[in-house]
Amino acid sequence: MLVLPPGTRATPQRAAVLDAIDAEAGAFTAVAIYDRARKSAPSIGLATVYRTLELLRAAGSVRALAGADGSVYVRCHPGHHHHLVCVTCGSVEETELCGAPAPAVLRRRHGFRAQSHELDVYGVCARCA
Amino acid sequence: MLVLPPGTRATPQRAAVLDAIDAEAGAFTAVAIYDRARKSAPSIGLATVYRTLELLRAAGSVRALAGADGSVYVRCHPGHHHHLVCVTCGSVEETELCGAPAPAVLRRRHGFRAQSHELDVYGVCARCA
DNA sequence: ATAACTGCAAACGGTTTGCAAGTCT
DNA sequence: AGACTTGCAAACCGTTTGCAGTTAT
Repeated sequence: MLVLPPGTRATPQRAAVLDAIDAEAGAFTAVAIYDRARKSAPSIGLATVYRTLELLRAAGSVRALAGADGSVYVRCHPGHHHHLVCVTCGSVEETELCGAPAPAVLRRRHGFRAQSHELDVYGVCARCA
Repeated sequence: MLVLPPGTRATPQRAAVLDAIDAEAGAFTAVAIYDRARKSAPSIGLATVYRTLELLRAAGSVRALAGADGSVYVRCHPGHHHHLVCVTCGSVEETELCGAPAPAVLRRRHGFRAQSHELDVYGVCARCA
């Protein structure tokens, strides 16, 4: 169950967006959320969907999928994780598996002070295989 | 030195784009290449820059940076590697270090058949630190 | 000769913004 | 009451495309 960040107001439109995201299986687009949210909030505008997505993104509940053209979003559960993107059905799974280069190694080898990283794996999910 | 993929024609405009990319330190935008290329090919159009970038991208010589909004490109040298993106100066370094989850583990743990992955590390480069 | 390539300008898709009206607290 | 939120429409930005003319091979 997705919730709004603290300090923001509860409105029917935002509730509709949260419900729509909850109803999505894996990756989704802003327009898909818009279409779904319109069923419970018929007058909602696309701009409100984007504004709510930005709210959730800032709170870490949602992320724009790296590698895509920026138009695909995924729900993010708390904690460090990466995404397994199915190239067949488009579903997205989270995995806690992560083997990104250790900061210490990057530091020694490249003098680079790592702060964060993004990792997405593309392949075929269990259901599609 | 960047080269055109085989089967494509050599034109002054494309040469200008290749030179412009060679002259870039790290990450760059299409417009940055456009501006630089115009010095040697003043009549070049932005569309030609995009068409040449697409040519190079298909050949694996260039990649759109994951995580960015799709408007930032980096040169890619052959072979498997990832990018170290400096959040201070925007420079991009390649590293052969890679610890993405092993396909066998993903298969066992998630039933997911991994094909490829993208990994970008964000932090502060040696020069900026 | 002819297929590939170019510049231009218009179209595109996703996203953001200004604003006046409406609504949560 | 007052700040926050909304819908609308227009603006925006990076990118792509159709087309008529040009050029590399």
